[in-house]
Amino acid sequence: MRTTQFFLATLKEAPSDAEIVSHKLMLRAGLIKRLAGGIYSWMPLGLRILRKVENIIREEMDRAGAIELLMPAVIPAELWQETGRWEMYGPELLRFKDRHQRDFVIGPTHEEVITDVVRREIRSYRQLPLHLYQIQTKFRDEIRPRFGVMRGREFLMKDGYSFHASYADLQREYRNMHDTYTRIFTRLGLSFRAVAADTGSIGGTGSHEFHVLADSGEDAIAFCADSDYAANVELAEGVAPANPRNVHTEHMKKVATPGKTRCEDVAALLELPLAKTVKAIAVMHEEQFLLLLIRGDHTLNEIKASKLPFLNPFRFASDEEVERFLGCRPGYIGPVGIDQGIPIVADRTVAQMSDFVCGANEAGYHLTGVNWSRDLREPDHVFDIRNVVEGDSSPDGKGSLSICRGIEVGHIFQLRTKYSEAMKASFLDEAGQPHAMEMGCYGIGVTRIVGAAIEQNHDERGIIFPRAIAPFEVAIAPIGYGKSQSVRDAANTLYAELRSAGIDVLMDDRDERPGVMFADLELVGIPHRVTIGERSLKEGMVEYQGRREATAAKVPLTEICAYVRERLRA
RNA sequence: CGGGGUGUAGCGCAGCCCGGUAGCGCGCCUGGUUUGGGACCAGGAUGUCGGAGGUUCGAAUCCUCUCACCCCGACCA
Repeated sequence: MRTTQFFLATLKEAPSDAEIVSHKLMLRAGLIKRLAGGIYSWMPLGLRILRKVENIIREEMDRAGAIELLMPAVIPAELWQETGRWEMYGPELLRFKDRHQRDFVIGPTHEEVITDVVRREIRSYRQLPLHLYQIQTKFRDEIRPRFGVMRGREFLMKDGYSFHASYADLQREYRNMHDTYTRIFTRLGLSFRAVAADTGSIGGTGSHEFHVLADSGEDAIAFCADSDYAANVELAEGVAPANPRNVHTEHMKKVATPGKTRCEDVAALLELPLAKTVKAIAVMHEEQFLLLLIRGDHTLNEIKASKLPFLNPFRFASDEEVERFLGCRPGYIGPVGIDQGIPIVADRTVAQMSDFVCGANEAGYHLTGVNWSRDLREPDHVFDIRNVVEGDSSPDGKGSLSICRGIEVGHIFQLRTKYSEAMKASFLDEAGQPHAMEMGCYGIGVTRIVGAAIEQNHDERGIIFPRAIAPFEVAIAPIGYGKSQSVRDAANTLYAELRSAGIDVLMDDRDERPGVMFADLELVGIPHRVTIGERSLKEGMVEYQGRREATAAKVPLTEICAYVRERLRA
């Protein structure tokens, strides 16, 4: 491709609403243009990247035995009513009516449609297993679309669904997809990690997320350096401290802590470690008021708490409710001396604490030297309700946890028979008996991968694409293209050679000043560049510059084609 | 949905407090000089000042409504 025949739309300054580096760079490089919140056009250069990602996914899915199809983006409401998701889904589901006042949705996911397809086609165990997938535009009306393409409302997704005659076969395919995803993200050239994930209400034995590792990621991942344990922090288990509760050494004492409503402030005032404090979080489950206890330096994991039957669902108590049930305004509440009718739910860590600090249920006062049994009743419930932190023991008992951040780009899970039962997708076994099909579901955020790849691969000059998804693999930058016959000849010859070798090459024939060409070619992330100028050409040399390399290499013109091909192989 | 903020040229912004008929940088167009890291000189084009209404002799500026976008609201007892 020649630049003059293509469409480059680079910007020196990024629009001010871009927050993270990948969003800024995608805008500056002219990969995408925003049309509305979370809705973007993919410009020609960006589309080339998207297509490359898509093709790698397609190749690997096909290789793994899945079969591509394409389902409609617009789905009649009846299918969603059949599974109950029409009611379950909130405003995130974009609903509309057609001219006959029939309800439709724009598909945020396609379990219903695929299950409908399969139940009409599949009768016998002999037709199973079957894995169908599509690469298609989805729409989710996110509360807060942001970060450009990372959390968009309209986005491209690969979603695959597998159907099986037995759970064992579903597990087999699940492992197959785990391997396939690993191959896909490896081929994409990304640094990633598969982590155990929350299965949500769906259940089943397994769910894994694939995360591209990046500091700007929205998810926190807990992993163990000494084993292969890795889990989303939402899920990672906070194990009970190995040491038993210490013997108490202090008497309970009421201390004045005026204006100190946060554990941090109280600890600072009393000159105690934050880990000696306990924060009480007042919540409501229906009409029941409860107190959750978390160590001062820990944070509540709302997902874990929500899963407890006596808390599902819960909300934070209002200030008025706190006053009503504890007779004290928020900031100084604690578990000591409270009514028997208010259940105390302690985190495992808190249950092991001794001589701790908590609110005195009296404005302006806290209690120190508090101990279970002696000063207050033992907690009514002890559960893991906090987020794990760096240094916690790994749940598999093999060392300690580290925390890093990631961008979720893939998710696989075992749906089992949730949809097949709701939608009566059944097959006949060898004995002629009907069974609901076992289902698996496997998604990859195609659009998001582009953002994630940039988030992971950039420098102050712009994007550095991994070769597999670079819009062009090599750029030719001829200096004085319009003026110098020798430069033009050398550039045209190299361009033709690289093209005939099947390499994706961009020739910058704009006759721009070198600085402009270099800046653009670097910004858009082309991994290899050959600079051809009259000066070095006189000595029969051209220059090769790797996007990640600090210095350029002089290479004889006669060898440059072979040289580039060699670098591409590396 | 609450709290805050911003909408002025393709992009980044000033002007608004204190009303007087719109400006800067980049980009764009023309001509010339340049040509190995975002050139220089000269000339030029581009705005319903987000929209509607109001106040006023006069509104980008003041008032009301509205729309769009951004940020915060997820550790707080």
